[in-house]
Parts: sequence; structure tokens; C-alpha cells
Amino acid sequence: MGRSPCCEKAHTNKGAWTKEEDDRLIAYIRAHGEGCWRSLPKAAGLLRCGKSCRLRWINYLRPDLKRGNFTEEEDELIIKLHSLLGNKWSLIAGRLPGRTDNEIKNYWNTHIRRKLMSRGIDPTTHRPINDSAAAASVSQDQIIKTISFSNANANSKEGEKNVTSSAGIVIISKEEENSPPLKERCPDLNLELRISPPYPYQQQNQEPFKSNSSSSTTSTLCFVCSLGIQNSKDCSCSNGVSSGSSNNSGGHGFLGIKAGVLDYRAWR
DNA sequence: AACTAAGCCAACCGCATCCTG
DNA sequence: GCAGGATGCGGTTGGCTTAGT
Repeated sequence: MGRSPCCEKAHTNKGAWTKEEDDRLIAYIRAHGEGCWRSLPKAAGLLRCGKSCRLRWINYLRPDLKRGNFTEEEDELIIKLHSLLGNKWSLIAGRLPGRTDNEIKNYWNTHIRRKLMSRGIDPTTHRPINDSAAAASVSQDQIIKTISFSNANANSKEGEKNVTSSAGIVIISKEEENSPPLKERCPDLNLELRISPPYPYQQQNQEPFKSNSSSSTTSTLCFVCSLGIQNSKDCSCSNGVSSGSSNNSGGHGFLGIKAGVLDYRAWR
């Protein structure tokens, strides 16, 4: 209501982008960097809305995009990340260098969804389809799942132990699990979750997400930060806002992997 | 060869969130 | 603290391509 449109629609092109438009956009961003999408079209001489330019750049023109088919490993990683994050495509994309949220979303809807169905797995709940009803009746604390971020994290220390998120998810190191239920294609990503009471109820004396915890063996980012979400209001650690990371653009690494997207403002 | 259905993906839309004055 | 603008995100759509008949 009363919200101003993002652009003057009467004077903007819509639909497929032409080669010339692409070239203009690329040239402009190379010269001036990303950002200020609203004024970019005019400055670049494009009859497009800023959002459209942003989308075109992010989803199609960025030079670090992989393009091409998804690998089996990427498939499995997407499935696992989706089981953890749900339809947070941008977060999932952040863990897949060279892939965009739109691309992953499309790929999910066209390929993976079907693939899971054919395996008898509900793509929404990631449970066996026959099991869905039964699963719904299981009490929360009977559901044991584990997230292991163990060896994928190049910076992680040995012996990294449980981490409890502010969302009440306990992340358990892999070594505590004796019998992994699945044969992992990505052994560094064990995404089982343990649903447990929210953080305040279970951690009376510890503040597991304080990044400057004195523990020398634990990299204690909050769950939000561990997902690479910067400056989130959900951040419960002190790292989120002004991370000491040497890479300002990357934010926290998830599984020790910095966000795979380059910061093209650096071109300036 | 022509038609139809299904698949695929780029792009749009509207809402949510963030940022700034 | 608030309002309004800017940006980001996820859902959806539309059009092109490919496969099937």
C-alpha cells in the first residue's frame, strides 16, 4: 500500500535480455562495481529496472558462475543442505560456489524433487513417504539427528564437540555417532539433527556461541553465523556483526568453507 | 512433418528485511 | 524510534526446447 514501485515500469524493457544489454551491464559493473541497483540502469544506459539488472547479473552474468550440469556430489549436498535449511536457497547457494539460488531452486524443483520421490522420500520433510504420518506423531525429543561439521572445516580444531544453536539444535561431532545411518557421499556433512529444548533451557552455565570462548578446542560461532549469515538479528554470538574474519566479504565459513561468491566490488 | 505434452530455466512479482536520515 | 527507500529472497510464471506420438 502506497509502496513506490522499484522503477518506472512504463519506460523499462521486460523479458529476455539482449546481448547488447548484457554487455552494457557487464561493462558498467566492471567499471563501477555492484550496488546501487536502483540507479544503475540509468547510469548504464539500460532501460531495465534495477531489480532486473541485479537478477541478470547474479544469475547469469557473474563471471564465477559454473553453469552446466550439477554433479552427483552437488546433488547430495543440496539435498542435505535442504534437509537442514529448507527452502533457504540463498543460503544453500552460498555453500555451492558458482551456483545461484535461482539455479538451485530450479534444479531442486525439476530434478531433485523427483529424484527424492523416486527414492520414496518426501522432498519437503526428507522422510520416507510412508513414514510421514508416523513421524509426525513422534515426540520431538525422540528425534535424534546429528550435524557434524567435523573435518570439512579446515580451521576446526580436533575434538570439536557439541554446539548448540540458538534455535535449539545440537550439533554433535561425528565421532559421537557410532552408526551413521546413511552411506555418505559427502562424509564431512552429517546432517542429522537432534531436536532439543531451546538454548536457554539447556545451557545454564555455558555460552556456547560466544566466539571468544576461552575453549581452545572449540570454534564457537552461533548457529546463524555458522551458516554464514552475517549481521543477522538471530545472531547470538559476538562474531556476527563485525567478524574478525580477514575476509570481509565472505563472512563466516560454513563447514570451514568461505562463501563461494566473490565480491566484485573489489574490481573497483 | 505436424502436433502436443512435458521439461527446463530465465525473469518477474510481491513481500520481508535492512539501511539510512 | 520511526518512516521511507533500497535491496534481497522465495514463489511463480511464461516462453523456449525437447521428446513423444
